[in-house]
Amino acid sequence: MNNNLHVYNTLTKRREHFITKEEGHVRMYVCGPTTYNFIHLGNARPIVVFDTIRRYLEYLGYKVTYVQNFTDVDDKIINKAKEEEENPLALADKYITEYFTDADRLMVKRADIHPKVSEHMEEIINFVKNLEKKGYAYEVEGDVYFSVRKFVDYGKLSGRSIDDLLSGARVEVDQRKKDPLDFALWKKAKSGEPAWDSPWGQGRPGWHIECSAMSCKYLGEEFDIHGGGYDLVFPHHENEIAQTEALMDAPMARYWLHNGFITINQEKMSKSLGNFFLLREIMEKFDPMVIRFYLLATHYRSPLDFDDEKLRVAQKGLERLSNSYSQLLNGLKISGQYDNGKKIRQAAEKACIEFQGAMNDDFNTALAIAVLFDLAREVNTYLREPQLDKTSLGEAQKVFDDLLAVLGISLGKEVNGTGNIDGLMNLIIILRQNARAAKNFKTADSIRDHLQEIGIVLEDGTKGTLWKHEGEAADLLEKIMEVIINIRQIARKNKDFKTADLIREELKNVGIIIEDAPQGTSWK
RNA sequence: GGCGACAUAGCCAAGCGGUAAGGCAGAGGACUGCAAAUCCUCUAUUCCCCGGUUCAAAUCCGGGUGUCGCCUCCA
Repeated sequence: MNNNLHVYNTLTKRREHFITKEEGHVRMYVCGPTTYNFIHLGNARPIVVFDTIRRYLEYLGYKVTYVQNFTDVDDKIINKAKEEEENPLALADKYITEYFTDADRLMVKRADIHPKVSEHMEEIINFVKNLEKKGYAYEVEGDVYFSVRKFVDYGKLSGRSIDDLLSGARVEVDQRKKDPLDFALWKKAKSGEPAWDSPWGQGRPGWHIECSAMSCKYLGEEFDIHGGGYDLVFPHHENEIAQTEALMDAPMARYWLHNGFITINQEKMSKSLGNFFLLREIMEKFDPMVIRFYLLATHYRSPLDFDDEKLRVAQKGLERLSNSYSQLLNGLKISGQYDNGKKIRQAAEKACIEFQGAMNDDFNTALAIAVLFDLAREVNTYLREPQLDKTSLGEAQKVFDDLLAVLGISLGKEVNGTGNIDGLMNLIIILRQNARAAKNFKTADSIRDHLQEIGIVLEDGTKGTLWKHEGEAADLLEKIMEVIINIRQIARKNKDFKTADLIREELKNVGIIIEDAPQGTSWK
């Protein structure tokens, strides 16, 4: 495939031309979470980043095989399960479900395969067995270790030598190991812990082996992209490389991509520091799209500092795009055939080219978003024209849609259903009550008639006015809004600004903003 | 102690040898019954500091300073 994509490879510490092993097909593996809690914002970054990378590769026309694992057998899970007196695997499963709830809201596409450790014991055991057979692993009393010194390239990813690592060792060394840096491939079971049968007795896998075994199973040797957070470079990915390449005598992956950290006051957000924010806590205050936008507004390898203010800024930025887009859709409705659209068509084409240029440069989403802002300005400018060309505007919309889809950002109006409808109906009823009080029965009846047309029946009783709805509820909110805007239009025409402003104020209270423009009134 | 990354306007943030994107905030103007949205203009002679290479450096090299990360579980 002919592309101009360059990616930064942690392995070579350089930006390299991206060439897949197999023409037109990207095989990628991303380290997923250990599921013993809801995910936090730090977990969300790689999820969103690599989802975006995947989307861009697909946009370029690649077939992408995307594998993201779940670590569901692990010390932390076992401990948490003990605390909560639950079965460890059930607990892990529960948080896998919760993971999808969060990831879905962030518009993260499902991986093609989401392998779990617990379902790949056979592969893992075979992997370890073969390493043992090749002399890279040894057993000590039911534990199996990888012999680091046997793998000559050890340290090539994290850029350090075994001796560097030894001098910096901060952990107590298990004396049974041949070398302090040797790491566990298989751990002997302690009583009460989940365990599986193996040639070395009851036990469970070490941390790193799962990714080697599962990536090997689903992607084979030398797959194209291996991704994860920067903190996985050492020891996790270093050890994966050692295990995999020792066994296969082939490179594990061609490109190693690592995202930078989320920080709080410039300090890494992490579970061990306790300064983390659960994604769903943040989603209570901010729309998931705002969070995604915020995550993508900085290049993925840079650190990203988090606080509410930064999300508010992201929200403002996203609103700018959102305003532009919904006004584009409005403009499309009243557009026709005119020949004044050249400039907007050029802008759309330029945006497309520049967007690709940005993404081709190691997935520079920050720049790509700037391109979107430029397009939005061009669109906004064009929208002020008295006549709008449907074809040109349509092209702009297509570009908007395509590029936003790559970033995984949706700008659709979010409708909350019944809550809003109740509020709106209350408003209409008050307005109508006012009209009736002023003996303006013509207006009052007109409101009732209009509501009748959309299937809403008003009943005036001694305790006030009740309403009920019959028939199709699909576009109810839109239809009600039409009626309200209509009422307000009439009020404005009659210079009854008090009523018009009251309507605007009340709508604001239920979260709807009215905008008067020369081409008519719109809402969001 | 070992290894590594980063330092750009009030804030966030692109930039990868050719003369400082974009967003937010702010100022002024246009539009408007008001408001919002939108449009136009302005806001870094300069990119932490000091040297060097080059016709040309925010970008490359050397030395400082500061911040952060990894070396233990972590995305």
